[in-house]
Amino acid sequence: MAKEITSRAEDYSQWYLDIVKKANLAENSAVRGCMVIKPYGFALWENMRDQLDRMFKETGHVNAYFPLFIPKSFLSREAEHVEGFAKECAVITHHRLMADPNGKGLVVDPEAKLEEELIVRPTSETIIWDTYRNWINSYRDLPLLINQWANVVRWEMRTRLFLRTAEFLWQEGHTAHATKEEAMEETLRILDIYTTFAEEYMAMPVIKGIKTPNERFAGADETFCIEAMMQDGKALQAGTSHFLGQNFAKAFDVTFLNENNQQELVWATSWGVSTRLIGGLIMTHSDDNGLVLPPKLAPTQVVIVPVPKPAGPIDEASAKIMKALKDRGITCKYDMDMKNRPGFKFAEHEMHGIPVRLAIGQRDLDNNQVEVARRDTGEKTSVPLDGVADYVQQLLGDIQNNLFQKAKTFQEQKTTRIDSFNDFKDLLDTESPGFISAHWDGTTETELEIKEQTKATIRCIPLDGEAEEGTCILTGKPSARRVLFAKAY
RNA sequence: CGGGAUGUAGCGCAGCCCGGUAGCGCGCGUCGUUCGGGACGACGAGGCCGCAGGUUCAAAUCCUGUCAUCCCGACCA
Repeated sequence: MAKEITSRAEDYSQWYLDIVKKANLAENSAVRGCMVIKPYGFALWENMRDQLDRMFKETGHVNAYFPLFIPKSFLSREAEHVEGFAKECAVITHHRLMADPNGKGLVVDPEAKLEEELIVRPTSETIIWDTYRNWINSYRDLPLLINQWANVVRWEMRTRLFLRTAEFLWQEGHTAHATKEEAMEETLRILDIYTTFAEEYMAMPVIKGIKTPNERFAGADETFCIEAMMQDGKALQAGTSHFLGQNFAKAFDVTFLNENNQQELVWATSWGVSTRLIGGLIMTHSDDNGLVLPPKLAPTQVVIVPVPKPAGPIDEASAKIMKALKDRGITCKYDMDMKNRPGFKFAEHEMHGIPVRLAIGQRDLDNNQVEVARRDTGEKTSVPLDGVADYVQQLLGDIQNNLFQKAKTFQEQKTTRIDSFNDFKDLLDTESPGFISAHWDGTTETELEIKEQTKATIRCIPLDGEAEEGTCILTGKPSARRVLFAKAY
């Protein structure tokens, strides 16, 4: 068998790149740091997007669209925010090109310099809050619950397909509330939506937590996150939900008149998940044979491979199965390809992570059955033709659960409680350190010192962590609870 | 922005030292034999050798410049 994918043991990051490429998810483009999301990868993103979109709408949010370009001056309105993003902005300085007077090609027309430069949005808080000022007058205008699906640009130095690209797709929610309590509730409601989505759809277990001040979103009072553990023992921030306090309301002068006819500043949240989730999905479930997709998000849930190739009786039997599957809301593809042999197709569909494969040949027809193979475990069984749709429906559910359970067990195994800094360093020196649950004295100074020495960062202060007296792993100072450290993507 | 490397067919590479017909594997096309775990044979298509100068009768090959990409170090969902 031709090995087309580098094994994880051999080279994990090459394995990741092989999966992205061989599963037809995305490729690098002519533009440095920017990727082309291919139809199969985009179909996956669409499924993720549709589920999230539904969940946002069920909780009262509506979609809108704000401009790609943001006046440079907007960014500087909120002090923390500028500092966070200024270093990675694409800037538009001119609006016209002209023929190069010295030769061939085009040059920027120096006459066409913009009065005020525009930046390509790295996130949209500023333009949105500038707009909200006009939309919000009274407490009756609140809460304002808006989401947008958009692309954003952050000029990253080192990029990796899906995990970190200069341009990426995401959703960003921006809400305005009358009270601090409401805004905080919203922040946590969204964190729960993200958690539900990650665990029930992506089958990717996550830890809900609060970011330390050092890791907080630029401009937020508090950042909540979900953190996932990848197969190589590194953590991935999978989603963030920010309680913005009144910072943007102050910066953009967004006030409302309350029931007592008094002016008050609005309370805000913002939250987002991006195409980075696809990277997380890959690194949670996939194996050395290729992509593994959870049934709830797979663009194609079932593929039928005719053996040896499409032909009358096999086509007929397959058509019946497909009909029965479609009646149950299961997406199914019949492999009509005449060129490749069954063995090749098996490998190919495994590479693409299709959860269930059915194979039908004359041998099966003679026995009135069909071969069913599941992607997650590789197991194959023969099932009577009659009951195959019901069997597959149940199997898809089993696969979804199995993927989650397997990932959950892995995450638990990869979480270590540590109480001495030597053990801490030793574990971080290993190939696959995972999450380390340890005490921290709560200071940024200590956090940075630990990062300096070990490259590990505090991923979050887990929300469900119990209070526990202890002493800081580095300084020995008192600590009230454990936090999660890890090396991160 | 510092250090290292590479640009030759769609992809992966050889050829460069020692200048002289543009080569291999994969992929692609046609035909045939195959087909229950990545098939094989025959024939075929496909290249301003990154770009610009220079040396030479002659440059993928030598020299100069330039551009681009990749890898390693400081930021980040």
